[in-house]
Amino acid sequence: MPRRSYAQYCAAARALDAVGERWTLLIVRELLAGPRRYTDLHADLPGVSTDVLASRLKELEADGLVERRRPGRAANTHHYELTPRGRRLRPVLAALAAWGADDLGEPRPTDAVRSHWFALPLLRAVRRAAPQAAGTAEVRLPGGPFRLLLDPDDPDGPGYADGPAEDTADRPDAVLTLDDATAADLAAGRLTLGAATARERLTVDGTTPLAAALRAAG
Amino acid sequence: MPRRSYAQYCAAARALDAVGERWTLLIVRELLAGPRRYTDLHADLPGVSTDVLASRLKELEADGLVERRRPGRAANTHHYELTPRGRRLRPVLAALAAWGADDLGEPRPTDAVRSHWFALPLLRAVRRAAPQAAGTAEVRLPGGPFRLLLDPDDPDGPGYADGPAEDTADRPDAVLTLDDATAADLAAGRLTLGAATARERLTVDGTTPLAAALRAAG
DNA sequence: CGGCATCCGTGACGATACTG
DNA sequence: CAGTATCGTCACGGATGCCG
Repeated sequence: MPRRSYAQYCAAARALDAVGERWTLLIVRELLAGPRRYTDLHADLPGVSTDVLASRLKELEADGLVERRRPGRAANTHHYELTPRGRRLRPVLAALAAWGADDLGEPRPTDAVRSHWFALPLLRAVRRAAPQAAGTAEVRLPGGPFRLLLDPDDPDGPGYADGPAEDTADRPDAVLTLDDATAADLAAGRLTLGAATARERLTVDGTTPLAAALRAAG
Repeated sequence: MPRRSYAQYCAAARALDAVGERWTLLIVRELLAGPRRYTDLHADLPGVSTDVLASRLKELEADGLVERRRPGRAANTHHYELTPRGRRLRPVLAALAAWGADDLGEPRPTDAVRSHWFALPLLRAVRRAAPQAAGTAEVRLPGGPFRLLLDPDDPDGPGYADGPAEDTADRPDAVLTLDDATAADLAAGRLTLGAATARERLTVDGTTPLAAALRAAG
């Protein structure tokens, strides 16, 4: 028996058949930052029950959006990772985040917060302020760092990734340091990159063209 | 008591709090084509139960995404219509439709079909083939016509509307005539606008620059 | 007739406990 | 660590009824 479907010959309805169930797109959001273990997913999706998470991951795997892989040879742990088709959902998450940012407001007392949840909005804020910026920008937030992968020629490319840039081949071209409140203001559009820099709520470090461009951005 | 929320300080999660429930985004899809009565919505959303439709519409109204209005003075019927904020969800539907078109395939025997469900994919196909096209293109499908509102300067503008262009002020600059199978092939990316025209599966009528541009499109 | 509200059976969801 | 098992609750889908 197939999963519950809208049974409509409509591209949007088909997409919702695949990713419209509760929690599914938030799982994709987590995996957009990079491969994750089951326990990590469970920790960064507060409120999801274990059985729902397991069943969503199975559905995503059956639909070819997620792959289960064992990272090392002898490890009995494994990672969940987006397939190319799964990664193509980033524009959907980006559109949702852009719309939702309009009245994001302040965090409510009951709201969970994770640093990488700011990645999509910050990517948008940076692109808006410096449309031609290219390279890797490491974002340092109190809760942990991530990287924005800026490529003006490929707006639907990888976009961002988790963690610091440790690999020498992937050394960041610029480092942005800010706090959660500034990230929230940037995400909600209450602040532009240039204004945040001018008010010293955000610092841009680096000697590359990207760093210069981000410092000069309005 | 508020509705069930993900309780995450994340723009995408907030968006899903508002429009992530079953049927909600499909209701928005219907209203993107223009105002609708309750019964019309129910007819074009096969499978939705009456109480769910009524409750979704109330939620959308409470969230400021939909307005209830009485069209005429003495009519006891009323229309549901998107607010500006509701209309800003079109990029979300467009992203979902673009992703879902990848494996839209052929209609299944159980699939419902409505002409205006092709509007978002056709808008994308036309924009891809003729990025600079501007004006109103009436699309004539066997199930009924609708209009694509092309404005290269405002990709997130109205986009499309229901029905023929009756208003003289809104007379179409071009008329596209095709059948459902051609629309499906265009939506799924199996066919480009130019190829459809070349194979005479689609005709472009009109003497305006827009009509000429659509005929010349690759 | 359009616009719901009510009732009811089923399945999805959420919390907790338990297992390989 | 990575799930499965169990169970109570709630949301959903279908049918029917009410009311202007």
